Amino acid sequence: MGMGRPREFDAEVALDQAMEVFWRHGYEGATIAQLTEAMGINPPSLYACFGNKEGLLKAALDRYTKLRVAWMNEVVCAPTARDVAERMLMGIAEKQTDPANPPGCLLVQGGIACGTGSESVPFELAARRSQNEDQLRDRFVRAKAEGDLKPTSDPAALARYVSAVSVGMGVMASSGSDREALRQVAIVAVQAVEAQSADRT
Amino acid sequence: MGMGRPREFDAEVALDQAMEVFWRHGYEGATIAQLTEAMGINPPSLYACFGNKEGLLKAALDRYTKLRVAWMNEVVCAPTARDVAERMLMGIAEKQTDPANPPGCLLVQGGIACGTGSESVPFELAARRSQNEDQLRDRFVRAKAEGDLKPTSDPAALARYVSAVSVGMGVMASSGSDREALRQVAIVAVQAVEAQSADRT
DNA sequence: ATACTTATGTACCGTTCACTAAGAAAATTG
DNA sequence: CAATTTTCTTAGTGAACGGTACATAAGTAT
Repeated sequence: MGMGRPREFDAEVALDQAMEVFWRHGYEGATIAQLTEAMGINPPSLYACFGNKEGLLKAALDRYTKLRVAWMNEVVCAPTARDVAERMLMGIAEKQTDPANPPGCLLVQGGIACGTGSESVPFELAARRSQNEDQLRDRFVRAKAEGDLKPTSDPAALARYVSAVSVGMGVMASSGSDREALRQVAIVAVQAVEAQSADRT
Repeated sequence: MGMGRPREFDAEVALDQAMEVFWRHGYEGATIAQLTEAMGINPPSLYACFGNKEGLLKAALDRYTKLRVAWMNEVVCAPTARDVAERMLMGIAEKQTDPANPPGCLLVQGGIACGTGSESVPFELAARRSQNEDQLRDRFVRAKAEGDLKPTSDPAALARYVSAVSVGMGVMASSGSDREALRQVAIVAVQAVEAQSADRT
C-alpha cells in the first residue's frame, strides 16, 4: 500500500492566510472563495484537510490561541497585578493596531453574533476568550495571596474586568481607533487595578 | 386621485421586531425570511417601507439610539463623573441582561465584522457608538471644569475608557455572562474614574 | 512496471440568499 | 358607480453560498 500523493501546500502557512480572512471578515462574512484564494488552494484541498468551514475556523483559532497563551504566559510574569494588567493592556493596544494583522482581535472579529447553522461559533470564540481570563484570574489569585492585591479584592472580578476592557479595545481597534487612543484606554483601565492593589510601603 | 390602500401593519411595531432579530443574529446572520416572519409581513411590504435590508437596519438603529440617547441624557445628570460612570455601567449591566431583550448591545451584536457588500455596517454601528461616547466626553469636560475631575485628567480618554468597558460588557453578556458578573466588572471599572476624581473634602 | 493511495484541478451540484414581477385587494376621489 | 393610488399576496428571479463528483496527477510499495 502506497503513501499517496503528498500535499503541495504547507498547512500552517495556508492556515495563517485563512486566519487573516476570518479576522478581517468574520466567520460568516468570509466566503470559501476568499479563503481558498488567500490560501492558494482549491476547495477540495480545503475540505480534505480541514473538514469544513467550521473545522478550518477551529484550526485557525487553535493556532491563534496557541500564540496568545504563550504571550500571556509572559505577561503574567510581571511582578505585580498592576504590572500584569499594564503589560497586557498596553501589549494589546500594540497588537490590535499592528498593521501586519487586521485590526482588533480574532476572538472578537471572528463572530459575536451568527446566523442559523453557525450558532456554535460565538460560543467557540467565547470559550477561547475565557481561557485567557482564567490565566489572568489565576495570576490575580496569586497576587492576592502574596498581599499584592488587597484582602478585599476579588481576583475573579478583576480578571473579568481586564478581559472586558481588552475586548472593548478590540472592538474599538476594528472600528478605526488608532494606537494612541487604545493606549489611553489602557492607561485609565490600569488605575482600577491599582485601586485594588495594596499600598506600597 | 385616491390616497391608496392604507398599510395594514404598524411600522414602529414591525421595527421593534426587526430590531430584535438583528440584535440576536447580527446584520448578516439575520435573513429576510426571519425578519419578515418576526415583523408579520411579506418581503414586498418590507422593501416598500424600508428600501432594503440595510435601510431596515438603519431604521432599527435610529429607533435604538433614540432610546439610548434619552437614557444617556438621564445618566449624565448624575452629580459627579464617578456617579455618571457608575450609573451608566450599572445600568448597562442591567439592560444587557434584561430577558426582555436579546443579551448584549445591538450596536455591538449588529455586526463587528461583515462580508463583501456590507462593509459599511460596522462603520454605521461604530458611528452610533461614538455618539454615545461624545455625550460622555462632554459630561466629563464639564466635570473637569467644575473641579470634579483632577486637572491632570483627560476627559476624552476617560469617555473612551467607559465606552470601551461598556462594549466589552456587551460582548460578555452576549456570550452568556450573567448580570452579577457584569455588575462586578462595572464596580471595578468605576474605580478608575474614581482615581481620576478630585479628593472629596 | 503495476497496483494502490492520496492530492489536485475542473466543473458543478442543491440550497439559500436578497430582492422583485404581476396582479388581486382595499382604500380615497369624482 | 368608475377611476386612481397604494398595499397586499403569490410566486419566483438571478446570484452567491457551502460543499462535492470525477477524472487526472503524483507519489509509494511490491
